[in-house]
Amino acid sequence: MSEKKVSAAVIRRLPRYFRYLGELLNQGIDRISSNELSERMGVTASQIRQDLNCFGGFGQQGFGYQVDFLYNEIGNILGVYNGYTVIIIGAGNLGRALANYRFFNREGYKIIGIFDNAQEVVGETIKDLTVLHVDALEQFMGQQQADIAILAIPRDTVPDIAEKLVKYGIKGLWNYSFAELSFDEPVAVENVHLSDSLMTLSYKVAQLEK
Amino acid sequence: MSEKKVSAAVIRRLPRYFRYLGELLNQGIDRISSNELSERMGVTASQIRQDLNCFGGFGQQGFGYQVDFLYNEIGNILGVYNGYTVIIIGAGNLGRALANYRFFNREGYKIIGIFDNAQEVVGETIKDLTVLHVDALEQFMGQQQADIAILAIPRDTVPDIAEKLVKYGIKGLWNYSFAELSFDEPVAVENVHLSDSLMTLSYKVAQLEK
DNA sequence: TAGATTGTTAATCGATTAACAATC
DNA sequence: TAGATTGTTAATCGATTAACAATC
Repeated sequence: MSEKKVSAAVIRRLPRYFRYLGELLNQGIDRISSNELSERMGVTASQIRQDLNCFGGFGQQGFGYQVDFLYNEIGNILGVYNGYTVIIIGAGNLGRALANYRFFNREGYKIIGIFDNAQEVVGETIKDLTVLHVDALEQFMGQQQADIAILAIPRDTVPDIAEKLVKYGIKGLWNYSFAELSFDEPVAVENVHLSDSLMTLSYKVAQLEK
Repeated sequence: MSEKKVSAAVIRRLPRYFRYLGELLNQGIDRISSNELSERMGVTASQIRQDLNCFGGFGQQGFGYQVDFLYNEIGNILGVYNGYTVIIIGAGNLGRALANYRFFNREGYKIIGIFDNAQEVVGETIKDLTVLHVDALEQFMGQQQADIAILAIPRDTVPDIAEKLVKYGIKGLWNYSFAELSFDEPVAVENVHLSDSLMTLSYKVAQLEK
């Protein structure tokens, strides 16, 4: 295994390549050079070749890259085809929005459960799934293998639930709350701070006005 | 003006400082050294001092930083107190979730309009706001100054609407779609690619299994 | 084969970290 | 004043870009 420890910067660019290649596929383009892709994406061809070669030689000299092949390879690297199962913790507005997020179905992610702690929400049906009480999590996790949990609950409720999920064997946490998470166990965590993104935008807007 | 062109890496860290300082305020801590903050945040004290000094000397030698003062300064830099007005384009699940996102009210952002193109949604009330038809955007923008527009609509509808919004004088676009935006006019754009975040998580999960 | 474009090494650039003089 | 900690310069590290030999 040529595990050279790929930098986070490279990893974060992979989904973008994946998107652009998917787009090319839709357009019926079956072959592309790093140079043409670089023009479309607004990055350097050098960076594209460097990035890809962290994982292997996916191109052919003198020819370029086969779009469908490269698309699939990047999808594999990202684990898009691993059929990861997803549960949503929190059936509020955000949880519902994510439950209906089409990306999950378009790619290989499958939502298999939605949980909430409010009695008036438990029993409701969202996207063919009956909302369960969070207290049912342990039992649920004993019966089904959920790989990823989306944390769409208020900050103060997160640490407790997150710890339980890890205990029950969750592999990844997609955290939409402000809570900072860290565990002794090997768990993948990805934080989505929408407010950070908004404030970054806000900064850019403020800059325009100067 | 000491406009030294602050790097994007620094800008993206500011919201995180802002969050941590807000937390310290809540805890009643009124003074902190770069060293202690670095331990809490898991970054180097050097980086904190370097970052802050891109904007000015906010500390006191031998003493540290006054938490409330620094919090406010960073808020100012980020434009959090500029009272930016926000409109939401798209009253689907995501638009509704964002309409109810408490961060807006907690900080100085004010949602003043929600728009959709579906007749069955227009007229509905979300968060005290009546959903308007997107065709009413021009008139609306003629009467009120909306600073930021949230694009929570399908990709193919984005370019057209975005162009109009820019024409009507929008200053910032918070783009949740896959559409890639670019304009001749000076407009701030911040893209939120939730799917990129999910795939990054997916990659990390896949790594655990090796 | 000649032309094109990759894979990869080397050069550059920028960002992070370390060190320390300034100063509260 | 002495001690502490900043602001800032210098050193290091890593990431990006450029160049080119390998090869399809």
